Amino acid sequence: MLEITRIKENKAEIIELLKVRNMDAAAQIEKIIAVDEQWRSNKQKQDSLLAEGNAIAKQIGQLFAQKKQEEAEEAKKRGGELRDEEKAVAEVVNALADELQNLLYEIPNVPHPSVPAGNSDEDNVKISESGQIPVVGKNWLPHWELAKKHEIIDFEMGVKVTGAGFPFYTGKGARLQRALINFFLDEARDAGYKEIIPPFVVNEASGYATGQLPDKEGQMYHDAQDNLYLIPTAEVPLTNMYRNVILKEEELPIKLTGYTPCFRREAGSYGSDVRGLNRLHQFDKVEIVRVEHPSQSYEVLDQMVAYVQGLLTKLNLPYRTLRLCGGDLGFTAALTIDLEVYSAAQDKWLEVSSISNFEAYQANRLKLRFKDADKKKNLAHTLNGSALALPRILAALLENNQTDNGINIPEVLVPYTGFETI
RNA sequence: GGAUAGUUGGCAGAGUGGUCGAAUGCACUAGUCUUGAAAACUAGCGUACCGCAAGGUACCGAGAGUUCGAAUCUCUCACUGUCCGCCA
Repeated sequence: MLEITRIKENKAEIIELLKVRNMDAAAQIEKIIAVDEQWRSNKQKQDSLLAEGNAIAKQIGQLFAQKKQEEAEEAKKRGGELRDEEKAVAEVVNALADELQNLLYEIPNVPHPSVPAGNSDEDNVKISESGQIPVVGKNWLPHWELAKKHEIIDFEMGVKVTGAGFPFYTGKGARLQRALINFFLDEARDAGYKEIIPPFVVNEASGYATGQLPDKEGQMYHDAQDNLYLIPTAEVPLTNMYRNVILKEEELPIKLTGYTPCFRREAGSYGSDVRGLNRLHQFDKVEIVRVEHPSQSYEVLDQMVAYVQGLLTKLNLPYRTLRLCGGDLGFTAALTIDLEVYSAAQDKWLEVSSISNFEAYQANRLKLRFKDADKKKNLAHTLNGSALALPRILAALLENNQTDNGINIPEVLVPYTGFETI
């Protein structure tokens, strides 16, 4: 969430930038400032009541020690009154604090000035495009047909055992999946990221800290019995490792990578978007996460984009790079770069990576700070990106590399798969 | 799942109703001494919030309660250790 001091000091600018999200936050911002003002004055009142009460309580102790019973009784009466008074004020203070908290939770991150205006993914701005778009052959099949033909993914079995969106990978399909995971992890390690295997389930506090809650409540699988959530991305457990942490400045930057399955309910999705591997309830992803000094974070974002572009180049997949518009920007992100891969047979660009700078928005919820040389505490910046999401990579690989003699595995993956064609 | 013990500052560990935000030791920071280091000595050393400041408030696992006053008493919950059971 945004820092209240930032809201107060940059009110006009924040309202202006939030318009890029098609959001008129003016009324909410005013409300926040008003509630904060009220909270402050009530809090001061409460503090002084408590101070007085503490002083009297101390006095009573001394009076008893001096055997001054009557005076002590008198003071007790006054103490009782103060307590009642304080209780009443405390209720107001707590209510205001709750209200303020909830209001702040409802304000999304302020978009970076470079975020273009727009309503939907159609308004995202293309930055670049690379790689050779394959010429589609006569008998080319979409990946779901290929999967069936070569018996590498079993969607029906998934429906039988679990439900739609939970496919089985079988035989060479499973091995290719594992190969991709290992390839991505090895690449990340070589780029200096520390590998983590986190829990795939997180508690409520973690969900709030990275911003999935309350914004995406309905999008996560929830175990009500233990109040735990299946992770929608490794971002949640990896970033939450640093919840409530004060780092030394020299510990920055933190570079983490992790493979996890990701679980998403995807309520409200439909149509050709969900065909085959295009959108699943469970999918595999390797994520990269960084904790950075605020002065570095945008430079780092560029590095991360370049890194992921490098992966796609190695896999020989045509891709394009997009700057997300305000309407498509995630709730907690200040700037997001998407990478889309061209999947030839279905003639679609598929999002395979989303790389975001959250600036201090997550860090403020996480209470993730670092101490600078003057021992001053500052919020760190957090960033993350997919590197990469597997199913759509798989879809594009299958579709783009199909030949009359089977599907060719990209050279870089062969050491991992142990086979060259499917 | 059953029984039992516990949860105090970076760590260890005192503290069972009133000068306790909390002894002491270790660690850490700065200084003295030293050619340098170690040792010794001296001082400092939690977090958050309010306030221009002086200062104030809160925090001893979490929440509620008793009391003029709670780390200390009561209740609820969470977590950890140990033993038993079950199990990868």
